[in-house]
Amino acid sequence: MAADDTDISSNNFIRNIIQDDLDSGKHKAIQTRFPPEPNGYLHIGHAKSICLNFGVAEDFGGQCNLRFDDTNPEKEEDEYAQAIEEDVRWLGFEWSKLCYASDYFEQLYAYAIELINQGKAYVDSLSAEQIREYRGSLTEPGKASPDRNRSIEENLQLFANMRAGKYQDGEFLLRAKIDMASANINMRDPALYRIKKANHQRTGDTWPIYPMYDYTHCISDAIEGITHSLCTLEFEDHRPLYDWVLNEVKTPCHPRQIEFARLQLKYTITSKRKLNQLVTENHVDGWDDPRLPTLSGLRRRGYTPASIRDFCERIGVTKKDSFIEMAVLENCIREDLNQHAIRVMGVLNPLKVTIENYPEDKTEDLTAKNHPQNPDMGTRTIPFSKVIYIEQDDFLEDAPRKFFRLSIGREVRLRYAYYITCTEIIKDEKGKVIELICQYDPLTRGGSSPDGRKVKGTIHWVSAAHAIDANINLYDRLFTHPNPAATDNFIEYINPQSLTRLTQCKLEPCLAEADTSSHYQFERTGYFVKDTQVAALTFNRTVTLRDTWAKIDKQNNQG
RNA sequence: UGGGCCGUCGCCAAGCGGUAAGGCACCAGGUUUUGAUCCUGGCAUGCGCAGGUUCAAAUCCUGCCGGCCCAGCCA
Repeated sequence: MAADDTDISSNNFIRNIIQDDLDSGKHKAIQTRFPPEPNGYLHIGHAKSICLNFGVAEDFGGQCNLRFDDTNPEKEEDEYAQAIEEDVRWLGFEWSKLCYASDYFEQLYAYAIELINQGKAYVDSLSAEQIREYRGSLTEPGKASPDRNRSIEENLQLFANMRAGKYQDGEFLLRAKIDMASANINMRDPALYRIKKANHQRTGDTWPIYPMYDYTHCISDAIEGITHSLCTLEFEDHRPLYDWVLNEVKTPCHPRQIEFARLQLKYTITSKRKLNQLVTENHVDGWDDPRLPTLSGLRRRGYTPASIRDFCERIGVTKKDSFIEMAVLENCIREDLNQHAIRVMGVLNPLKVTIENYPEDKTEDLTAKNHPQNPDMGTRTIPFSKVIYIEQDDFLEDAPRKFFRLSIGREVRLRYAYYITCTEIIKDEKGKVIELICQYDPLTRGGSSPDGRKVKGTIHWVSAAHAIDANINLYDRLFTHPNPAATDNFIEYINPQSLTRLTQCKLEPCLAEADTSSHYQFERTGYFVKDTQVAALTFNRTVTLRDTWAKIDKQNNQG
């Protein structure tokens, strides 16, 4: 029964509109587009739009284009366009057509002449400041430019001269002639073309003038036969202009613009301008810094495409301004990784443990499961010997009753190995515990005892003689403020603890062969992925495991 | 205070006149060689507020209140 397969949770008002348009016969097939400006890297907010546009096309048997909105050469770069293509593909989508607004420059120019000929556009010689003054304010109407009633012939000539490069930047402007008294400021004779003698990434120096977004976007949509033009809320006020242009000019069709709320995530930033600032001022380590919500950063952090797609589905699509909690994103990646990540052992902060009664030169190969719930993932062997490392956090000299780990006189299970009991603590001159002396029970090999005695705690470990050293990066939220973008200076709220670099972490030997596409769960500590940028063996922590003990511990310390 | 949009649980979000889905978070149990996973149960007599229409309203009407966006030759 395929009819009932549609996941109700993924329905939203846009899908409802599209379904209605299909049912009513308004459209036979649907066509969408994802239209980034190549002026920065894609982030999690774009992922929402990508999943929406491509997802809708996919689910309704339509098509989705990737279109670069490249109408402002001063801000755009090919590097960004390349990265955008890579990120969209990585997320798991393939466009039916790769388009560029700049491919339509010639048509756009022709449509502009059409507008001039109809008396619907004019060339203005007012300066930028004057235009601002003439525009009026939110509460006062604007007033007409002296050039507003220039003759069609003169407008045509001036516009031709603009194109011919006869004027300097800012000298003239092509404006739509709409309504200077409109309550909607976007309708007060908006700019259509500005003179900008800049080299364009794709068209080079062929154009000294460039069309504005409002004019370009609607026509580009129409040229591509877009049925539903999905964009974010801030463009709601632009819709009358979108429709005005398409009504005044003879385009193949008239797409419907529908706005939805952009994604906002707590404790981070999703503004290309601000992300750019973090990168250029070196507050972070490039656009792919794992602390950033960029797709390249999330990728390097170890987020999977599937988890991001799942996230985008869970948050929904509405017109309500909202802030999503990080916990939702974290839940998505945990859910994916819990199912797919290989289990291994790695000690982040090593504490040496000598097992006094274990033979000096002996090494044993013990068997460990790669995934406790999925036998298909197989097993591996891990070496065990007299000296091992355990996690510093897994030992407490004065341990509370509920602390199920090592302490003097207490017994714990070494995962897949033996039960050990701590008998002696060795400290340095400052009183810091630097080594533990333990006794093991030879009858508990593999981790269970013939007498069936209960050992509540199980801790991870790594054989000192066999361990490999690695660097590990631990990440925390990038900002200490839930909405850094709303503060006076978001830079001040960068979390000084957002990155913790650990060195000389001890990992089980199999990790020497890790590749950057494998996700691992270091048992009891979190999910990790090998870093792609650093030469030395380095793992990035994607996300921690849920930690009930940390929660209890915190409550105890507070109460 | 011109125009546009939005207000359902701590955070998201279904609902489209017939008596409040779901997810995340949280809380309480159970299983467990990861204090992980998994499982079970709990979590809005209430839908920004106040009136009205109706046998019946989160859904319709009116009026308030609160929030977001717009005065780039950016997108």
